Amino acid sequence: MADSATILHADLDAFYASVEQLLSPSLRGKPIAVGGGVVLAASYEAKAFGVRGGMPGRQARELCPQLIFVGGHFQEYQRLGDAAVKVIGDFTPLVERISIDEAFADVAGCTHLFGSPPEIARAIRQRVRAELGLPISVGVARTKHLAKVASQVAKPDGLVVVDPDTELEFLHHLPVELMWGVGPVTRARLAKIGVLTIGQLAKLPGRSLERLLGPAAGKKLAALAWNRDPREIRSHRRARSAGAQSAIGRKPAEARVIRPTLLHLADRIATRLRAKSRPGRTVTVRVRFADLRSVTRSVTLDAPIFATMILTELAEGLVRAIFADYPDEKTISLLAISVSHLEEHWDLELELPLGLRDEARRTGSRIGMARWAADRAVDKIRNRFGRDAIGYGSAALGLSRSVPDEFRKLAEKDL
DNA sequence: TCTGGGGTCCTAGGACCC
DNA sequence: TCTGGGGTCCTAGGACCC
Repeated sequence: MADSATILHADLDAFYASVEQLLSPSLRGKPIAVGGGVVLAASYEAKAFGVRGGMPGRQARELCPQLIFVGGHFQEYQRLGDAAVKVIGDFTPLVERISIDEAFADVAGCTHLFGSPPEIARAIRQRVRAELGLPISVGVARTKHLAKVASQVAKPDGLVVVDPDTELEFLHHLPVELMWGVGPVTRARLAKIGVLTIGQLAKLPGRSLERLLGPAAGKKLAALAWNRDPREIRSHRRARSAGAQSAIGRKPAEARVIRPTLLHLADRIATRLRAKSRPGRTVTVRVRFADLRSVTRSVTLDAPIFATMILTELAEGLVRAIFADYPDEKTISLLAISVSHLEEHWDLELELPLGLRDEARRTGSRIGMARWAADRAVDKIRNRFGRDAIGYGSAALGLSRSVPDEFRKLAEKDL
């Protein structure tokens, strides 16, 4: 085997719950859940009862009556997640962060300084434990996919090194759902034809796999099953879209509900887009009805936008289009907005976004300009005095939120 | 009182262009 | 028996990831 195993995948165990147990020693060893109405994260002790993230709080309590709910320390999550990734960064600059609690790294270029990849993995685990007090699992392998599978196998608080000579022996006896890209639907489709392990999937003829799952997914899974994974560590990936959504229980599909919610969502998104000078051309809205079916509508503009009111009005128009197509739907349970086709960068100081100029031309007024100026003023005040100092906060709009905005921020990708 | 929130990628059909 | 064909963009829906 020409290549050696130099890819690491590091994954903090039950991250939010572990942080809570770190901050409150009395919670250690106990089943806890971060959240309330909905479980945002569960400790291993709670997972043993079947408690999972995203689960309604009531259902979690039924599964585990002694479950302890704790409010989240969201700033601590951000700080400790950043600190753990920084520990990895002390070994190599080739780090690809996947989320707040998970990252890949390639240590091929730093073994002369810090030892073999398994030694580096042990050092990372030891430092995260000693300096931050958190358990972290690490997988070491020749490819990203295998390193990721290895870290899953290593959990909780473990290290698994996959020798390049025994890759397929390691991989092929594992269940298919450990593969990247196999979720509940694919797992069920494979189970229907008797495929339960990655080895069974690997031996399936490529054609039947593609017929079952589509050409792209079929080819991808076949390659992964033989550990032919070409993906490289990419330390700087730009976001391709930015969005926000809000589950609102069951509410009548009326303007008094829809408009303030869309305004709040548009404000959150547009503020982020302006902060990074990345206006976008495509606006998509999603409406979920009471029975959880959901519908999307989108529009692609000639020029990119990031003004809060323009985004709000486009979103309102798209929602109206949905209800024109579904006149019998009277109750909604979720509204979402997403902006994609983002510009790489728009230099605000040199050029106004075209959307504003077009808008000004189209309406024969300077309303676009005025809106942009208003947005910038609001952004500045918020930068100085905080987000709630001015504007269309959810509190000001009288919205009920199932999830705090601080928690939402943790999932936001850098634009 | 059934089901959070922020993302990525793929597919299929249609419009449009050359 | 019928049909040109390839490329690109847009839209709607869906699977999946953390």
